[in-house]
Amino acid sequence: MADDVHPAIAARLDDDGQRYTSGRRKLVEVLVGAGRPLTAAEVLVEGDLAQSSAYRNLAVLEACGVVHRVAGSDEFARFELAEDLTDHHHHHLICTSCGAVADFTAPERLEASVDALARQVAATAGFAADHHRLDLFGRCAACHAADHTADHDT
Amino acid sequence: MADDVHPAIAARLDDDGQRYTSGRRKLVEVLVGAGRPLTAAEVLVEGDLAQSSAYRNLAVLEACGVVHRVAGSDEFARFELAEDLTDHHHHHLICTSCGAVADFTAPERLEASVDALARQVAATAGFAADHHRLDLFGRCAACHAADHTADHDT
DNA sequence: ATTTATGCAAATCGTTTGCAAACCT
DNA sequence: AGGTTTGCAAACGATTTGCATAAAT
Repeated sequence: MADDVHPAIAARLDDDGQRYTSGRRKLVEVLVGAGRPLTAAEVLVEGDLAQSSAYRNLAVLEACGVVHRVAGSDEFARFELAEDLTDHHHHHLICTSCGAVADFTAPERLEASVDALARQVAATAGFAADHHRLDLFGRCAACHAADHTADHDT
Repeated sequence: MADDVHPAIAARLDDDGQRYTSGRRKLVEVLVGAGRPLTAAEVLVEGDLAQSSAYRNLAVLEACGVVHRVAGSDEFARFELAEDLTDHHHHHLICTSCGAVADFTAPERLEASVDALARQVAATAGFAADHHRLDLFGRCAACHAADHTADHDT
């Protein structure tokens, strides 16, 4: 279902005078396969290309609007396909324990409220908002389970 | 008005077996004075203490819940006083051009919606959310003005 | 043939850490 | 004194970059 992102990506790269090389395609496929934001290290392992190429190509893909950089709670940058290439706008669940980042979709009603807020801020603060970030921080299911296991010692 | 944060901070540090040294007080005062998240570099300049002390004390203050780390769109970590020491919960306007981060407050109604969302996610995804981040990205007033100036050449 | 992408290894830069002197209690 | 904090300089680690080779047009 999400395999025909490639033509769109090729076009987007071409618009920017960039080639859709095999290395870049590999990066994209890793990201498509993951379905969640990946760290550079994760991309490196799964994509098996040189570290420098991974970083360089992620930068190119980001500049062309193919890939989006996600800031989590740890020191690692994470990357995912741009929202307009996949299904839709989404947000992140960020685990403050293990750093994992997962996607989730917010109700349309909430998105509408945030958009209204953006317009209001633009008007009052002279800030031209063009997108937003709405993330939840907490403990993922896995870390939550680990907590309970650890509690047995208490 | 916001100068009596010190007793609360001292107490919070004390609870953690930490001292409220002059260096730490200086950091806090710089952050109070700024009224917006500051990078480590900004704190260093205004607080004039050793780089290592600044980072170390920011880490201590963060661990004690006095200072909160804010991720912007650039590579610099930013720090601000914890929300429960200042007035209230707020969000950030992040300039994608110069990286500046400013505070703003969202309508109560929106916060309520986000909280409801958090509860819903907790229930469906097994994710225990404890706080959220709602930030707007765009161009700040200054960068916006600079754009217009540059447009004169067009 | 010429331009662009790749891989390796070295450099970069924000941040962290080891250690000895200064500080507080 | 006993433990903590400080400042300096060196270390660290994720990311970036220089340069020579390989690939694409």
